[in-house]
Amino acid sequence: MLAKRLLSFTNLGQGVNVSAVTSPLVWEHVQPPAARRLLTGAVDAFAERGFQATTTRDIASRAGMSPAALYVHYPSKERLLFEISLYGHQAALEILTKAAAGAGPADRLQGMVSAFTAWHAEHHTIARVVQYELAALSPEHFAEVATIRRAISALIERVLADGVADGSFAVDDLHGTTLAVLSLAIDVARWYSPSRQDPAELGALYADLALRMVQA
Amino acid sequence: MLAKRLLSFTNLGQGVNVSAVTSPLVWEHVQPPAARRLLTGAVDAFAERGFQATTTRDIASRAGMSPAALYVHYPSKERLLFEISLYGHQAALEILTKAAAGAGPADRLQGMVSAFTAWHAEHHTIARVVQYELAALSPEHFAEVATIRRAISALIERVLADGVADGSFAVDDLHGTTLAVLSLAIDVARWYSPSRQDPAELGALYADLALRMVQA
DNA sequence: GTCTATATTTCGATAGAC
DNA sequence: GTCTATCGAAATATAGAC
Repeated sequence: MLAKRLLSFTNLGQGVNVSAVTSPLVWEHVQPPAARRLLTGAVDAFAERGFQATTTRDIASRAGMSPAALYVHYPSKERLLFEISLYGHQAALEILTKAAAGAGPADRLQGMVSAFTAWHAEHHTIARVVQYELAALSPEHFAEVATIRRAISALIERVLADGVADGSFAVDDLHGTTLAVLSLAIDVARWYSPSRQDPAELGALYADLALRMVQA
Repeated sequence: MLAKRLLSFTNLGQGVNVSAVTSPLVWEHVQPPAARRLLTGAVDAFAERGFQATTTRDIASRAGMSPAALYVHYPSKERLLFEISLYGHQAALEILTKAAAGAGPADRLQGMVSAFTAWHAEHHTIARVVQYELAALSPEHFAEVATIRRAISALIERVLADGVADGSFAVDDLHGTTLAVLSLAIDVARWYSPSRQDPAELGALYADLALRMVQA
């Protein structure tokens, strides 16, 4: 009954686990190793089944530990979610900020959408937790990641506004178009599976589509 | 801890309930009224908290009944989800099929994207269950809705292919662009709140964006 | 820091009266 | 067809030994 999450719109298999095990390299800053194993196990479990359907026993088991050992490193299941969500949001913002440093609005938008999209594909397990488990955060923890979300949204809206100002973009509804560009990249976390497409290729496709959406 | 679901990318309030109570008119075919009250209660609960976080007590309470009364009308919580998911998929396919009967590819795509997007906004509670609770279905029930999902995907891919064939569209990656157009509309279910935008206006905006994405 | 064992709560689903 | 009462399972988290 606890089937795995959907992998594509038409779905390529409810029972197929295409979620690669989260690379430990991404979480090198988490110490000690036992805490890191729990965290990467939680990422995989949350991405596969969702936060509510994931048990602490499942997370501990993926880390090769007993259920009780989890509480030595994290005070609760929600705290584990928060650590993942916070780091994921910070990483996504950092990727986008770096890509925002381009020449003209078109170049910047191209770089931002391709990087943001590729991140959602490359780190689709983290991205799923980031984008779809916000409601499971405590109000205080949610408020913290919401700040980062506003910064991400503002970066996209800024480049579109700049493009309109210098005449390279033609956008009627600035806020609506910003949301649409974000949507396109975010929804990748819902359907992406590593076997389908290379993250960089997908990023290039989506950057092209975003440019078409806004270009004069 | 059981906070409500995200409403927009930057989120306008984890604790704010913008989910309008599901209109009973949509479920007129469900009889008797007690079964319908349970079903609409389940739609609202699943959309707000997700399937796993929703208790049968919550659903029964929304229908003004005791927990046990639910099982007179539905054999399990999963069956309730399946009824919602099946009807929602059928309704979305029907909307899209009607809109697919246009003149040229451009007109057809415009009509399909605006209708499909507006449906996801207008019925965003049902759409959330349809798009984000697939993994909670039994394998048999999932297979049934997956058939409908493939039909929906095929309708979009068809109009894009027709547009490429007659020269009105310029699309490099047919499958990838189909997925992107679907993504745009589906992600509406994640962030939409009735106070933000009129469904018809949003549909018009997204139809314009989709046309820009594919036009020669 | 990890284990076994368990306290405590809550859930999906059922029994049986009316 | 709805109720009260409850069963049995499973969950989060804790206690205490090592």
